[in-house]
Amino acid sequence: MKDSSFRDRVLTIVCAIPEGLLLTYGDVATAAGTPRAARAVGAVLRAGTGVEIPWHRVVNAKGRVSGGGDVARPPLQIKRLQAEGHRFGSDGVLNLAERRWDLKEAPTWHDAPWESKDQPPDDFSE
DNA sequence: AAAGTGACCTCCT
DNA sequence: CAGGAGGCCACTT
Repeated sequence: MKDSSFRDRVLTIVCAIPEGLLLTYGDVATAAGTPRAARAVGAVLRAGTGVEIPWHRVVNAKGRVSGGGDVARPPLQIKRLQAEGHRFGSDGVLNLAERRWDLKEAPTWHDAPWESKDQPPDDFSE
């Protein structure tokens, strides 16, 4: 709650998202203790965690993927979500309201495996 | 160390 | 109801 850095909490939460469920950046930020830090969550994921985390399970409030300038991110994320059994609409929007994960189930960060310093490059491409 | 950027969200028009 | 603008926090260089 205070020992681990913000990114550690975000990584822990994202990594703890059950398969088949989804979570929005705002929810992750809220679970981390900073509801207004939704943007920061994206920064953490963009920075690379060094650990293979299901970042694809995190989408925006619109229930849609973003991509952040990368053209391979949206299709990859959608592809992964579909593999998880998620249902996408005609506009690429998924029923987030039905697949939203309960933040109450968010894990507690007491001994996060990822250290706040020196993190290896992330390899989660396909 | 400081400034710029960004995988967002919410409110207002 | 739909579109636009601003604000917030954290990471990168």
